[in-house]
Amino acid sequence: MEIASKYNPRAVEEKWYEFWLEKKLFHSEPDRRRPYTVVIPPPNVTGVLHMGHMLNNTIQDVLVRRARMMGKNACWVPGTDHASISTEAKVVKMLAERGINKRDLSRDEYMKYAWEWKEKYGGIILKQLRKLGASCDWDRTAFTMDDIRYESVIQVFVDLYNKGLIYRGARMVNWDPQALTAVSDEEVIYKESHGKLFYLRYFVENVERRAENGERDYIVVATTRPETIMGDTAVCVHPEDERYQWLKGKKVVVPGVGRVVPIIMDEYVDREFGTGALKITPAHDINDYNLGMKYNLDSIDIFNDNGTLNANGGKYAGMDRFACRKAIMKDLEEAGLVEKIEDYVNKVGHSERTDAVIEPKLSTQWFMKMSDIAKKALEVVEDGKIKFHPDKFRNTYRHWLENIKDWCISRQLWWGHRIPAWYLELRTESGERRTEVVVALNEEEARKIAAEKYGYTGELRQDEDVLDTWFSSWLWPISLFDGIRNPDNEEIKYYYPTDDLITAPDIIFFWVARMIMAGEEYRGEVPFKNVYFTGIVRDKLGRKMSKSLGNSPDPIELIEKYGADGVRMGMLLTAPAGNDLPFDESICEQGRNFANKIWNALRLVKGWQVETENAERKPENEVAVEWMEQRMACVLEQIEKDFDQYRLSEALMNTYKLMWDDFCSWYLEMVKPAYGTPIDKETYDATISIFERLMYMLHPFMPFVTEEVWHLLQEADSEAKAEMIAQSSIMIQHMPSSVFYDQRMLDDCTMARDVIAGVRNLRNSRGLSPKEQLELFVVCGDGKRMNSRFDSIVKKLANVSDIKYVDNKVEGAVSFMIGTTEFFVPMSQNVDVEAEKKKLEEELKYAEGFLASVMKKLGNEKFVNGAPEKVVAVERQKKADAEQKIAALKAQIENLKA
RNA sequence: GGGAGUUUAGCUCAGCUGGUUCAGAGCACUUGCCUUACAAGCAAGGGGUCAUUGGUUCGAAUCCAAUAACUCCCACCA
Repeated sequence: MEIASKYNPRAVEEKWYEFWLEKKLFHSEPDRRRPYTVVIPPPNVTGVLHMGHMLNNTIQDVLVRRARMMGKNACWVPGTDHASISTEAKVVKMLAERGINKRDLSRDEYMKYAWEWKEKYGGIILKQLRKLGASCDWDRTAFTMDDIRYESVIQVFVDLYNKGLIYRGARMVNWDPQALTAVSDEEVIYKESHGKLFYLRYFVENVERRAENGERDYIVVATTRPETIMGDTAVCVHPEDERYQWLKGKKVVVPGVGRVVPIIMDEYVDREFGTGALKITPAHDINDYNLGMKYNLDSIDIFNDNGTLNANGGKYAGMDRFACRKAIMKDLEEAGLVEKIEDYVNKVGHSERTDAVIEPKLSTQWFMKMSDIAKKALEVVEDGKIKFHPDKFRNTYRHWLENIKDWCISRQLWWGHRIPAWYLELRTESGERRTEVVVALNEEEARKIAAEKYGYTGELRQDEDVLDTWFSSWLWPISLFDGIRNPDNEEIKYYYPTDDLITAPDIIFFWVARMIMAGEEYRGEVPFKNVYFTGIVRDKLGRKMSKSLGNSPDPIELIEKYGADGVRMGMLLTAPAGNDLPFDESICEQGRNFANKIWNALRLVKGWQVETENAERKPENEVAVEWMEQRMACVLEQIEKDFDQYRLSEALMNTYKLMWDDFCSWYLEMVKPAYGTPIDKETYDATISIFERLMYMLHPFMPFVTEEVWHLLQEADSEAKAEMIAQSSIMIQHMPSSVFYDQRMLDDCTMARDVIAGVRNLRNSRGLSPKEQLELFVVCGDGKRMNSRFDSIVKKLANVSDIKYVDNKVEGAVSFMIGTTEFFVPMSQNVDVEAEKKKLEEELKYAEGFLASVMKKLGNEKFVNGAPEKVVAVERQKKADAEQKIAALKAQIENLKA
C-alpha cells in the first residue's frame, strides 16, 4: 500500500465530518442507555469563532465523544444566543450603512431587518464549530428566540410575576447611553481611568453676612463630575466634622448654577476623602440617590437618555456630558469658583457590551427578587450536588449569592423577548387617571384579566421593552428539551439534569448561578452535576486576546495550518481546568507532529509482510506484546482517574506518552522485523489490536486522524467485510477500560529499558556506532537483577550479540550500574582509562554522599524509634544498596589502576 | 476596602492524606545521527536552595505563621 509520508489533515477532516453527519452519528434519541447530556454555552449570534470558543468546545467534544464510546447515549445540544444588546448594535449599524435610521422604523419593520440579519450571519459560528470536529446533535440546534424558547421565556415571566417574584419599580439603574438601555449590575465593568478631581467653591447663601464676620464664607467640595452640579440638591458633611460645624443649618449656593441647597449632615461621608464635603446629586449617583431618599431631597435629572444635557442643564442643554464637563469648568474657573484641580485615578463603570461610560439613572424597570431563590442555589453547590472544577470557584459563587441584589431584567431594546405586560389607563371616581398593568401570556389573556380585575375593556398598550438576554439563557438546559412548556415530556425526563457544563468563569454569575436557580425553580433539581471552568485564553505575553490588540489568531486559519486535531491537542495540552492558558501557536505544532507520528506508525505497520504459514514466533515478540498490554492497562487506569477529576490535559498527556514513547519508541522497535523479513501473524494481529485500542483512547482528543487510521488498520478479506468497515466508524467502538496488570512485569521492563539506555549511552559517549555489535556482561548481585525474559529485547534494541550472566567483574571493559547491578561491555578499542576513572569517581562521590545522608537518618534514635517500621526498613535497604554500590565502584576503580 | 488564588527547570504545568533515589512531565535546549515508518524524526544528555523567613516534626516542595511578588473576583469614597 502506498501511503504518503506526511499526514495531510485537510482532505481527511472534511471527509470524515461529512461521513459522521451522513451516518447521523451525533444524533441522540432517548433510549434505554444511560444519557450523557451537555448543553453548549450558546455563542452570540453576532459572534465569530475565537480561541475561547475553540477551547471550550474542544473540551466539550472530548467529554461527549468519550461518553459516547463508553456506551452512554451522548447528546450535545448546540444553539445560539440572540444577545440583545450586541445584536441590536450590529443591526443598527447595518441599517445605518443602508442609510436607514432605526428611529424611522416601526417595531415590526425593525424586527424584520433584525431577523434578516440573524438568518444571514447568525449561523456562522456553528458552521465553524464543525471544522473543529464538534459532535453536536445538529438536528437539535436551538436559538434563544425560536418558538419554543420564546414561549418558555414568556411563560416563566408570567409565572414569576404571579408568584410575586417579578415587580416593576423606579430604581437607580445602570444606564448605557449608547445602547439607550438599562443594564444589570453584572454588565458594568469598572475600569481604572485617569481623571481629575475638581475642588469647587460653594458659597454660603447670605452674601452680606460673610463679609461682615470675616468668616470663611464658602465650603470646598471635591468632585470628579462637575457637569452634574446642575443636579445638585444638597451638600453633605460628616456630623462630627469640626471643620464644618459652623455650616450647620445653613444653605449654600451651587456654583455657576445659583441654586440654593441645604447643608446636610450624614455619617456616610468619609472625612478623610477630598475636603470631607460631598455634593449630592440624587438623580445621578446611587449613593446620592440613597441620601436623597433619606433626607427627602429633590432629584433633578439633567441628562437625556443619550448622555447629553436636557433642559435642566440650562445653557449647557444639548451638550454631551463630557463636553459639558470641560465647558462648565472653564466657566467656573473664570468665575473664580474653582479652588484647585488634582489628577485623580478612579474607577469608572463601562458597559460590557458597548463600552460606553455608564450613567446611573433613575428609571422605571422590571426587577426580579433574588434573595429566596439564591438561597436554594447556594445550597446545592455547598452540599456538593453540583461540583465545580476547580473547586475554588465555589468561594466566588458563595460570595455573590450571599450578597445578591435584585436583578434588573428589562432592557430598552426591540431585539429580544418582549415583556408580556400590558398597561391600561383607568379613571378613578374622583376623575384621576391611574395606570395599571396586567401580565399575561398574550394580549388575549391580558384582555381577559383586565376585564375581570378592573372591568376594563379599552385599549391595551404592551410594554415596549424586552428582557435581559440572560433571562432566556438561564432556562437553556430546560428549554432546550421543552421542559418549561411541557414539563413532563419524555425528553426532559430523559436528558435532564444534564451532566457537565463547560464554561468560562467570567459568566459564573450571569449564567451558571442563574441556571442553577432556574433549575431549582422549574425542575426542583440541579441543571447539571459538574461545572468545568475553563481558563481564559491569553497571548504568550499574558494579555487577554482582543480584537483591538490584534493578538488573537484566527482559529480557522490555525485549523487549516495544523489540522483540527493539531489545534485541539495544542489547546488541551496547556489548559488544566481553571488555569489561564498563554496560547502560542507553536503548541499546535506539537499536535500536528503527533498526528504525523501516528500516521507514520500506521505506515510502518501496514508495510509489514505477514507470515501466515509455519510462523515461528520470536521470543521478544511474545514478551513485547505481553508488556505492551500490561502497560496499556496501567496507563488506562491513570487516564480514568484523570477523567474522573476532569484533568483533561493530564489524560491527554498520558495518552500521548503511551502512544509515542511506549508504543512507537519501545513496542514497535521491539517487534519490528528486520528489513525484508516478515512478521509472524500472531504478533501482527496483536499489534493491530493494540494500535486500534490506542486509537480509541485518542479519538476523543483527535477525532479525525484516529478515524482515518482506524479505517486503514482494518483488514478486509472479502468485499462484504470491506463494505462493512467502510460503513462503520471509530466513534461507535468501545473505549477500553483498565484491567488488572502485573506491576512486576512493568518493573522488569523498566529495568530492561534502563539497560538498553545504558548501552546506548555508552556508545554515544564513546563515539561508537550503533551498528557495531557489543557483548554485555551482567554481574548478578544478590538483590535486584535483570529478568532474563527481556534478554532478547535487550539484544535487539541495544544491538548486543550476547548477554552473559557472570559472577565477577570483567577485565578490559567499560561498565555502568543500574541500581546495584553492574554491567560490563568489553571494548574492541582502547579504553580511555582516565576518563573512565573520572566518571567512576564522580559516581562514587555521589553514592558516598547519599550513604552519609542515609546513615545520619539511621543514626538518629528518634527516627528509628519514631518513624513507621516500613520507612525505617526502606532506609536500611537504601543503606545496604549504597554500600554495595560503593564497594562495586571502588573495585572498578582499582581495576582500572591495575 | 473585602475575599480567593498562585509562586517548583528557560516556558507551561504535575507533585493526593508529610516518608520508596522525590525533586517530575511536555516543550525548549545541548551532542551525535538524513539507521528503508516518521528530520513534523531517532538516540543520548544537561538543567531547579521547590518565592523568602521562621515554626511544627525523627523527617517539609508537601502542614502552620509572617513577608514579598503576581493574578482574579467582589465592593465603588465624591
